Amino acid sequence: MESRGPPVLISRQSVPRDRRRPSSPTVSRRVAAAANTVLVRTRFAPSPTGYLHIGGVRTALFNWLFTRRHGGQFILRIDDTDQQRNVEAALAPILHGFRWLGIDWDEGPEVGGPHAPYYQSQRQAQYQAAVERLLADGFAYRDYAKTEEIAVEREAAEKEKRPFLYSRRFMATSDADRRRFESEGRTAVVRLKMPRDGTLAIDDQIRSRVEFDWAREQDHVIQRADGSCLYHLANVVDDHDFEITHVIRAEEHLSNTPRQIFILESLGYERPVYAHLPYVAEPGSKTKLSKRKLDKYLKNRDFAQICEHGRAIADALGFHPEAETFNPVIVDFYEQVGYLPDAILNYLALLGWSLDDRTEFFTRQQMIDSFTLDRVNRAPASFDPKKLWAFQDHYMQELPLEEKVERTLPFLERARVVASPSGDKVRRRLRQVIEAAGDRIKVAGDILDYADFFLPDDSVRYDEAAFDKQLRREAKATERLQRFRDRLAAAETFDPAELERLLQEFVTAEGIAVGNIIHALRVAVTGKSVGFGLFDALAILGRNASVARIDRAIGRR
RNA sequence: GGCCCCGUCGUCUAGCCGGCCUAGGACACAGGCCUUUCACGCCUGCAACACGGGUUCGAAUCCCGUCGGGGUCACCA
Repeated sequence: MESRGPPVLISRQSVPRDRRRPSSPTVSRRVAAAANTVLVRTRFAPSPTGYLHIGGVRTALFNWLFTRRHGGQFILRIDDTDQQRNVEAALAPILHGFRWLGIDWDEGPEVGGPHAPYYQSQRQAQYQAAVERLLADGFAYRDYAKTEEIAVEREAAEKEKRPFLYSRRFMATSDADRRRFESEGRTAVVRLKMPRDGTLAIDDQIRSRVEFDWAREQDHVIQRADGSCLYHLANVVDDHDFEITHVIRAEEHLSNTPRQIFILESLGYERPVYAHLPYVAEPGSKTKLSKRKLDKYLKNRDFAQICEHGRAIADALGFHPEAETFNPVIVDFYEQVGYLPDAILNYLALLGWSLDDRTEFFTRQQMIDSFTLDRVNRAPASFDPKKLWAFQDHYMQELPLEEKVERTLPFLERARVVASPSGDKVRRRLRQVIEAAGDRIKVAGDILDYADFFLPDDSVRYDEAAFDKQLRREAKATERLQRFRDRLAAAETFDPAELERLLQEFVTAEGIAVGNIIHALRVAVTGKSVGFGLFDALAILGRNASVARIDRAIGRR
């Protein structure tokens, strides 16, 4: 006898596709009925892998924005049915990443909640109960087939170019069957007894109506012979237990949805609202972004540039992270290098979503207030680290001076450029440097470009190419420097305006252009050929340091 | 291969229940201005409706087909 799902499973209704996707009747009814009660509950289910992937953050962010907009609850559930060892250690960086970004969760690890536990590994009893109900109600069966026997059937079907459907030859329908199979030394897994006719329609909030033929669905295994349960079963049971109302997840789960709906409706659960997000694609491509293909991304100029910039800061910090986990695909990269969470969130929100044709900057609250599922795009969006950088640039420029001080100081300390904890003197100088540097500091770690302002005069590190060009190859350069040095040493005051006046006076007297001395002077004092205003630099260093540095540069020639 | 999803500048996108689109914005890129270098800023430029058929006075927008890209088909999650 064919077992069929409950009648609600089957729908032949045809509804014209509507690109605007007004919210489905289900949703509006819930929202209306809810009025004051909380009716939106969403979840993100990270696997404890040891790092937070940028694509995962995007998915979590959309869940979070949607939930916050509706005053609901956002839940973190841990998908650890697979790996049992070191879950806590592998989870820590993920939770840390969310905290750093300011994506908070209402229930889940570390915060608990009324539906604990939030770890799938601790919920076997619930899954077991669900399996037993499915079995008792005829929506699942014990299957004694060996893996090879299934494979043979599948290959035969493929050879004949017909869709594969398991014959259910080893399905046990009675205790007698079980005894017989077991006497042959077979063990049983539990399979879903999927419908074999009719269609299933899913009204996805992003993709409108999507239909599937039940006959294409396999009798998926939901429980292994050893009693452990598989993901789809666990997922459905947990979503129900946690009272999840909206399942907002990546597109790759769309094809898995029919079996999940079969399970949940067989169990008598109400369907959540589904919204399948387009995935985040590789830079300049439409292929799904993956942490495993770093080599490939490094061939992308922009990606490589952002990566290299981050590595340089890591170097200056004195730590040498593994390429696998230190790159723009992993969130930790941004924290280590000194990006702003707001910039990342803003960039990510616009990756697959937009409010209109011009708004690009959103505060968190604005994002929450304006986020709707119907403005989520359907095509995959490729990850563009350069654009993320542009957002970072913008947010950094908006940051008040004192906050820049707070964010950059730890970098100087970690790089041991200044003592830790540092004193007021360091903070004062840091303030001066940041003001002078202005928007040249794109990420907090960029402060290390100005480390020489905090180091002793005799340890300035020179850009040798620049030193060569400005000081060694220009014969007259050092003589001029020497003469200007003497004027500096005798200067009355040492502020930028006065210094500039002094230099103007000097070049007039020498009969040269400003350009004929200023570059050499910059290299002598800062070690580099690039940087912020030279008069600011001299003023920050003060007379003694400036003179000492010029002397040293002349001397080492 | 079956099933499902998707297809507007290099990238993110607006527009998509037809005319306001000689397709708008942003990033990137190129050139210029500013300038002691770099960065910022400002100005200018480059650049797209995948293709082919329909329907229509009129299509990026509706219909059909083709092509292309992707996802998924596990006793992984």
